[in-house]
Amino acid sequence: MLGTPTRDRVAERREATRREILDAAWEVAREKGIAALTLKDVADRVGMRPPSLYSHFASKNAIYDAMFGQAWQGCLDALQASVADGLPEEPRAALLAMGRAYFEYAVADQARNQLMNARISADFQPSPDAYAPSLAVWELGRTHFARLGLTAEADLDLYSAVVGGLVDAQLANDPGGDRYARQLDRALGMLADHFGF
Amino acid sequence: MLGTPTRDRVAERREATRREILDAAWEVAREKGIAALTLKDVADRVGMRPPSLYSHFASKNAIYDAMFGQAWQGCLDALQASVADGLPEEPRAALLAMGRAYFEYAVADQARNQLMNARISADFQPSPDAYAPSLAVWELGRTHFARLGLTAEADLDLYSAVVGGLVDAQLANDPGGDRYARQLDRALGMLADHFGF
DNA sequence: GGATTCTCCTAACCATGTTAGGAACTCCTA
DNA sequence: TAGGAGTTCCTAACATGGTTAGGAGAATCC
Repeated sequence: MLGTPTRDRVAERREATRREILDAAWEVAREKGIAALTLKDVADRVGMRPPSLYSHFASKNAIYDAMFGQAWQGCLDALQASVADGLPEEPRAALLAMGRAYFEYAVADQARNQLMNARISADFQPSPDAYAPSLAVWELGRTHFARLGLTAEADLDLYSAVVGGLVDAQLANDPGGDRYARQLDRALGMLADHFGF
Repeated sequence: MLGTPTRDRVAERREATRREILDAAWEVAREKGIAALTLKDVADRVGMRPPSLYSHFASKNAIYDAMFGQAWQGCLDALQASVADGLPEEPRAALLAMGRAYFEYAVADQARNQLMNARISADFQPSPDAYAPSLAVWELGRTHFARLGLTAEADLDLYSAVVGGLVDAQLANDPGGDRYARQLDRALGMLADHFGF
């Protein structure tokens, strides 16, 4: 009558612990910088000893990997939300909206952006799984560009490099400020002009 | 009759050894990445044991610091050379020349660029001495912009962020290739248009 | 020639990522 | 409900890498 249980308690607990570890890792990363993240700090925060983390992640890089995936998934979600919100019909406004959405997400969390875009350590390479949402973000950009009539890869390359440059400059030279954020609309307008919008 | 010696052999030897260590450090950095640089690798290359390096540098970060200074000094030299070469009278050409000179220098050596622009490790902060040539590069840019009639800080901010963005994109996504280098002239032209040249 | 300084060495320490092996707990099943 | 399998945590230990302590030998100077 009762049949097989519908819940897998072990898997649920395992998943919850994984999430707890990742949350702790994000906290540490935000406090001390992504590169200064240490297994001891993470373990302390979840009430474990460092080796115990290995029951849940194969290595420190596996933690980075999961964080990398979360970061880009969050970016994808943010961009899709801003698109769903109501993407402007006008090409120029659409270009501005896309750029602003990415910039805001990227600038909101320095540790996250470093993980997403900088090479944290020589030996960390994101896995295909973790890399997938990053590719999806690129695809989203490509799709939107195509909708604006921009089909050359070069156009998206230029656009992404400009926006990325402003993000990096903002985080590196004026974290928490708006020195480069103030140039964002100008840069996007410049690009829109250049694309003929 | 002979008077005091005109050479300080100790200082000369010391200086030569310092240079030897830095050269070795650059080799290692280029081979394994700046972040993977290890005192053992450097020591091996100069025929020493790691602790002996401490007779010449106060710490690993002091080595990074000296390298940081060299990298920016080299950049300053490269830019000044390209200026001395013959800076175009025409504003548009001048803007292009500056951007190209910086881009070329930055893209030529990934390890060097990471050291110059990325935060290598949480605890490394360049000393004022090592930072000086970096400021000088910025000053050079400011001077040239002023000569073109661009006196607002915002203009240089925008320009540097765009060029820096292309450098980072090139090194991160297509090292050794020219995918983003191909967008450089376009970006610079766009900026020139925007500035009204 | 002897005192001083410089340059390198070995030994050791500490932090951090990681592995080995085992104890305790959870959960399933006979 | 007792046993057994799997899970999750622990302690101990190891390797690597930056760093410090202390000393030996060579270079230099008086």
